[in-house]
Amino acid sequence: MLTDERHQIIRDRLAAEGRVLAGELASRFGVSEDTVRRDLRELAKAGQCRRVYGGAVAPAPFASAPVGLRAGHAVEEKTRLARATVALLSRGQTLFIDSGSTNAAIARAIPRHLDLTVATNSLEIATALSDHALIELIVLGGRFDRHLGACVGADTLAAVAQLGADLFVLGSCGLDASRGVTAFDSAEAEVKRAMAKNSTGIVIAVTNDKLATAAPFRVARPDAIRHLVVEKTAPSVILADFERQGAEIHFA
Amino acid sequence: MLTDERHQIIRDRLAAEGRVLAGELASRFGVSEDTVRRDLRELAKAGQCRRVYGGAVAPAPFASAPVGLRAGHAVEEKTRLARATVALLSRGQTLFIDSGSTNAAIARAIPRHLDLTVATNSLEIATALSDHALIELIVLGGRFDRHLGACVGADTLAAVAQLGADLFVLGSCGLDASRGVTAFDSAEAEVKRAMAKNSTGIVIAVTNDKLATAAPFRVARPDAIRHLVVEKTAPSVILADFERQGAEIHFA
DNA sequence: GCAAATCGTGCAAGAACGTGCATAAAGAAA
DNA sequence: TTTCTTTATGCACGTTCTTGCACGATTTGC
Repeated sequence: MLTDERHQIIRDRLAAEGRVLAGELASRFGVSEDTVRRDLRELAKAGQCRRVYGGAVAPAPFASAPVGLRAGHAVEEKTRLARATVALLSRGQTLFIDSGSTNAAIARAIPRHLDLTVATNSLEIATALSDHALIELIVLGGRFDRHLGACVGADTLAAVAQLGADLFVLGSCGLDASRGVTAFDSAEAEVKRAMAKNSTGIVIAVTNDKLATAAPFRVARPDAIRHLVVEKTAPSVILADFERQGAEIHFA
Repeated sequence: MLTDERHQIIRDRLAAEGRVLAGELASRFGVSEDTVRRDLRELAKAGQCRRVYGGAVAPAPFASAPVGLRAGHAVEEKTRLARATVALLSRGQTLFIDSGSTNAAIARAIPRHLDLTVATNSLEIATALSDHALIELIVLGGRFDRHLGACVGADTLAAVAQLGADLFVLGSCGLDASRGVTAFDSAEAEVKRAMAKNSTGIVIAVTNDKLATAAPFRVARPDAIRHLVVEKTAPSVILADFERQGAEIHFA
């Protein structure tokens, strides 16, 4: 096994699971733990992981400095949500992923070895997935909205209309058990509605501050949510409302 | 066994498996490991693989290194060409910009105070322009080709067909006074042709190594070029041919 | 505070590497 | 054809890189 292959596998596992164990990697690779430690040290030096006792964890926040607008906020929570969301995906699926910092974290958490078809209108997400050799990437073009960091408008809607997906990873602005999913921007909401319409299921990952809030523009009814990924600290009384309406709750 | 045959087989295996081992190739080809190492060194020099201890791996697509691989080549020249090209632009214009490292340099050279409408199928260029508040940015979506770092295919062609531009900043693979502009990839050439068709003028910026070379797929006739931006050291005999066919020559 | 696990460092063996040189084959020039 | 040049290849040599082991230091859990 080439040194480079080990590094690649370690990077993938870090992205997928957020942490690796030195001993586990050693037996998996069939090399001594010393060699694994050397690998981890090198990756850490390159900023691709953070060394901890017993193994390594994914680099603190995303040092690669993505574009993200609200990205600076609640980075760790979003990373946890992202990992839990990626665990819901299975190979061969087709996904819509729209814009938003939580969705960008999800895209970055998608491991390199997962083969998916992903259609997104977000530049940041498209760039994050552009080097995943197994992912068939569809860019949903149109007028670029620099506030959203994604494309919206008639051209984008037309592109969405031509596709169908198994899952729609919906970046939510507001989430309320009675009003459902809502967005702050009209054009943004249009695109989300189109994606929802052409998807079999909807998965939403939200931080606590989005729960039980609502924005002006309606995107989807609460009973359209199939998977809801939330923090462990999410108020169970709110979650119960969604569960009653058919959502499956997943804790990050 | 011919050297070229070995190179081809190595390329194929890199594409299929992502990596090759020097020893394995040596026994497979029935040559010494020295010869294989020489092969790998040559391929690495041509950017077709990355040399690692024990063998070689497929070249990193385009994201792991910040701004692409070919970008590393002739950076200063491309920056000079980019500045000279941007000087040809005027406010209010609508531009097509397709993919390529020279075009990426041009996009980065566009000043923040210039208000333009830009339509591009390149992720890198779209990202570079995403924070220019005065630029109306249109992303030309479709199937993402990670080799080009841009979208191609039917959806992209349809998006281009809906637009018209004053200028098309054409990223050229080969440029010859008799054969005109040519590209290495069929799908890439299709998109370029569509952009050329829907533009009033074409501007091309090329480094010297592209001059008087040709690739398989025809993109535009030589007399379709309105502005040709070249290095000061470009052979004047070649430039004269283009000038005769109506191109305006600009020196970077 | 103690024991066990984990860590970093130095070291040595072996593998892989690059370079220089000689040989052989292929092609160009005489 | 003959001779010269170019190119490809293999071998020898010294160098560099990787890896596993030994040893002492550090961290962790109890």
